[in-house]
Amino acid sequence: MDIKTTCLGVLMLGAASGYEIRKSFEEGPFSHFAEGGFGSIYPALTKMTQEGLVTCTAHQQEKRPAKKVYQITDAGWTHLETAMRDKIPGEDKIKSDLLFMLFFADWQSPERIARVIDARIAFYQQKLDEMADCGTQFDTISGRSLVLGYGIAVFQASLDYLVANREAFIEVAGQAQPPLLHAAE
Amino acid sequence: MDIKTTCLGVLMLGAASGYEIRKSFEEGPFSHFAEGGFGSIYPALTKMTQEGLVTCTAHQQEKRPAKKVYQITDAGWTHLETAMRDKIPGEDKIKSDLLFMLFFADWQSPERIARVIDARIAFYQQKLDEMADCGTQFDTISGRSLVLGYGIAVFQASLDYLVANREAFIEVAGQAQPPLLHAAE
DNA sequence: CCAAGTTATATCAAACCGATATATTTATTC
DNA sequence: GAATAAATATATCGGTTTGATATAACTTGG
Repeated sequence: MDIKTTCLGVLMLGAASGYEIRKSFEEGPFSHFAEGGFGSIYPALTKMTQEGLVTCTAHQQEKRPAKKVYQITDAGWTHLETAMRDKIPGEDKIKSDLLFMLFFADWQSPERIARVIDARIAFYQQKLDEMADCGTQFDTISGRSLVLGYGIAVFQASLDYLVANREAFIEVAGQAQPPLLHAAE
Repeated sequence: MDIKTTCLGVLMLGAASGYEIRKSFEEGPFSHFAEGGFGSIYPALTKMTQEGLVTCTAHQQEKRPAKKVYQITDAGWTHLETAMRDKIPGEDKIKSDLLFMLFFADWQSPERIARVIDARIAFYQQKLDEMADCGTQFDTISGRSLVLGYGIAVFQASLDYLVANREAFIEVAGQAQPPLLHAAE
């Protein structure tokens, strides 16, 4: 799913500016399964306007730069529908600097391991609170509410694992010396 | 964590070829938290050889192209250590075409929803089997074994949620018509 | 004995990311 | 009440990454 299609998905919930689309990826209803920064969103919106997948209306504001509000068109909906149909979606793509770091916990200091785990525990607790709040707005079950539930389930599992294994991670930390590469081989 | 650093991490487990590094990302011990294709791995290895972060030994084979085996150097280890130290790691980056699609389940056919969910359930079951096997090789607890456990916990939560909500997803499917955009606004 | 899959490296255009620049309003702190 | 920080808002650009493609020989199963 490329950035264009992802933006169209956000616009299905209502007209929005580039800035608002970005927020959807960072803290909104798409935040636990989509990514995208300004550097990809703005060019995508410009190109889609040219292609007729969205329309752009400039809302003049007194002294701020004009807010450009984008709205999905019928052609945009067709594009979105085509992208979602037929093909079985591929594996989720996950990049985790935390897990990469914890993989090598043995070579790091217990203090550092404790710090990064505690930070992540706090993050998940806050995120889960926000998501629970967000869930109260649904009175009927929908794809949207079920996908939110999925995110909550996965984040909760991550949080639980970190809480349950915090001590174990700290215990393995510092147990290995920085490797003597030539000796090891 | 850029592709260079990620490759160095793989090489910490032992010397490997570009092809083997790729396999680590696709099915090996890094597969649930790292990504990278040939198009990024080969250039990264070439550049790191020039920079002295890895050494390259060509293992001549009779009629195949020479297998280039890369080994991390002391400078490489220093680079890896520096990248992992100090900074609190940022949020995990997750891109899920499945969740994007399920978000709009209401507009899709129940048959399609059933098909994609069943495919993902089968995928997680197989992956979890493999990971459980992989776990038996650890006789002591380490960063590596704990990170594997993390992956298992998260994948299990995903699987459980899909199994528990398969019927709910299918029920919401087809309940909405393709939106009449102009009428809606 | 043939098709399909695995091992193995390599390139390239297109897409994407992260950092940076700019400018005003709103909120918070001293 | 002034100063500082944070939020709103668009935009660009260099560097990195992705995904597709090419090549070639060996291995495995039917």
